Amino acid sequence: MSSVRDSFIQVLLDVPIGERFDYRATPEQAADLAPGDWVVVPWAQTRKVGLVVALTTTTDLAEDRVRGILAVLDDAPRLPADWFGFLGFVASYYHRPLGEVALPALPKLLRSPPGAKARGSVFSRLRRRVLALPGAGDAAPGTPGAPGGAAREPGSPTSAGSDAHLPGRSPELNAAQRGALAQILASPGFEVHLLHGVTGSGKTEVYLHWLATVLARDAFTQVLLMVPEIGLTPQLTGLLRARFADQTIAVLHSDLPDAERAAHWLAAVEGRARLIVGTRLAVLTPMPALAAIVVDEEHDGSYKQQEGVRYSARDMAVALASRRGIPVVLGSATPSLESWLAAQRGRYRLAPLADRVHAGAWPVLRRIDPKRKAMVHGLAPETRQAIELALSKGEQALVFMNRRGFAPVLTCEACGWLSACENCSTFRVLHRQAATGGPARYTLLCHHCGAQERVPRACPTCGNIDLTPLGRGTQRLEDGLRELFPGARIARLDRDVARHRGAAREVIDAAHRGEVDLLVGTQMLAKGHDFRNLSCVVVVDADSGLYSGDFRAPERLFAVLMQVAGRAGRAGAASEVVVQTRFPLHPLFDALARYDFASFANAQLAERRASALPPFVFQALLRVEANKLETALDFLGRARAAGEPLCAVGAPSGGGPGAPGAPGAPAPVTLFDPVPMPMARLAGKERAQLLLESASRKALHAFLDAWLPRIAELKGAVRWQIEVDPIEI
DNA sequence: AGCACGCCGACT
DNA sequence: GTCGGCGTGCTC
Repeated sequence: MSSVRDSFIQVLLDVPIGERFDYRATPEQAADLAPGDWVVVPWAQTRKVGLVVALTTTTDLAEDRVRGILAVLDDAPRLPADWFGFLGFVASYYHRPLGEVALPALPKLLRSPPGAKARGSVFSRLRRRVLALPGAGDAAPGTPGAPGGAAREPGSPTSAGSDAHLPGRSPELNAAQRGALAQILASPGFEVHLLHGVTGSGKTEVYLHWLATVLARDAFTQVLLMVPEIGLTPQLTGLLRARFADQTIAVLHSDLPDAERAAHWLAAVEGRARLIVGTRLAVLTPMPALAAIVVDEEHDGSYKQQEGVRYSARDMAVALASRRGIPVVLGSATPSLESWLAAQRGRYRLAPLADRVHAGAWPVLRRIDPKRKAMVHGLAPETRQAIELALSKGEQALVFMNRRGFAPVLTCEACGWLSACENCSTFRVLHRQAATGGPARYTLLCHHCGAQERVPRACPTCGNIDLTPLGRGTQRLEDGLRELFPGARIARLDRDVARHRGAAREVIDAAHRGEVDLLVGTQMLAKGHDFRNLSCVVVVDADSGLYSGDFRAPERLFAVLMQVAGRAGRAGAASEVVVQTRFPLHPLFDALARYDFASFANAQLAERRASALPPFVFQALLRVEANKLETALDFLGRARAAGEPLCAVGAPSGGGPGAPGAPGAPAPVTLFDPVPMPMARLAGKERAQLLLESASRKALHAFLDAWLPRIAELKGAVRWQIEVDPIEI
């Protein structure tokens, strides 16, 4: 095909087609190039940054279709072969082209082709940057950041936001913590430790001691600390800054300004940063001297990427540790059932931390079955009394509701009109705009596609002027609380509040200073803040997690209830958690009342096993998006037909979840019927999906390997993608 | 995924 | 008579 003297390079690009793309290199270019180098290449009408994975002297392409590279980014770090090895695993596990995994793992700033003026100097400028750590005193989460130059010396002493544990030298460990640490330190190589301990049991201390020990071994070793979100836990960065004052710390998360993120990333890649702390994307960063990984709150849903390559950063952290032959610690008060089962089977090692270190007893759990007519503003009489009691003692209360906005839907009682979203199969939520001065303004907002409209003056179908908000969100709840407790200082925290820069921190800090009596809000309030004077936590509506169509809903409910309960009683005084539920006898609450995760988890696992659900089976989802639902379903139908002959031993596809494979057949794969997605219409597109299942992970992946190329051959005006290990179905 | 090319409705 | 809708096809 080509003569011997030609030089070609194989390049990874961020495109959803093909694996590698061949380009021509001049002999001079080729002499200096090696796998791991960065190049700029022409792509159709445009230019892209690509990564070199191989140099060859031949190409399968017709010579006249091979184009030359435009530039070599010779100042860029040459990415190591074992990083490509790991990303190759990620790509094959999620059945995506390597380039589609590798390029999004680079910071955006470095992924876009450099303009003519900036050529070559980008990397050296980034290398000179001082790495700033977000933390107490800095701008709020999501803020485009302190001005680039105002970087703070790593390790400079600044007071952390919370006074709960003053950063500084490490406190002594108790017996349980020492036992856990000893277990982790005894790992000679790869091993997964599941550090199970309730809020306040001192997991963080175990992590920090371990990471400090590993870092002390030599001057090169790197360690990775993964957290669900950095924005809301400035205490953590403050603590790290104080504890690892003599180490360079890289912080990696998507809210950082582009240049800052690139500078931190580069420090991690080049080994200058020893401690890397980051969100899920950190696991895809090349870290040449990595020796230890911690995944904090390993059950947290934000470790799952929900667009592009839908990877689980927790699972990939385990895979990375395995490839590197290093230990990994997964920590949680409420581990995922996947991890819990692995620990029970001995694949992971459990390291239990039994007691709360700082605080006294757990809050007492009360279950209130709300009788409709006694409810005022969504609160039962007992609930109102509980709040009143806390306030009268000068203590704080927290009211938790998982629905933001004023009311979930607006309706016309005359004709039954509902505020449906025109792009999505859902309702637009009535929101009150933050009133600055004038009268409150209301809008209808779709929580799925973001579309927003003014509230119609009259019903669009019948002209009735009287439109009624139906149900209750945090804004309306806040109104109700102000009416019920006129003397209390009330603050709300949810995504709408947090959107304004600094606002979330302000609420949290005010609560810490004791300037708030009553906090209202969503999940956001559950994460990591210790309010020392908090003695009453109210969960307004727990029922959506009990009997939802999603088999993982109880698992999530238990985790969030455990977490909110952990907010109360940390000062050691008597406290209570009030849960309003129409199912007070549900066994989930029995386990919760004892704060007994193990018995909850074991009961859940028994149910999952009985109904053949994960983690006892492995799943994948084929998702299709089209302009018409019919088109999407038709495509799935043809995909399924193409897959049926590939299933092991004529496993009868279709049927319900119980549909068994042929008896004795080796690990068949079951293909279910194509169905519209729960949110069938989203942002103007119709979506449908097809579930695949197998008791064998290996069989599932082998099937996908054979099946996906056939799907690619199918015609149809659709967009499709496969998702491995989906968490929402 | 972008992005261009290519045939059919409502506007200056 | 044009602007522009998105179906279809291509990118080393």
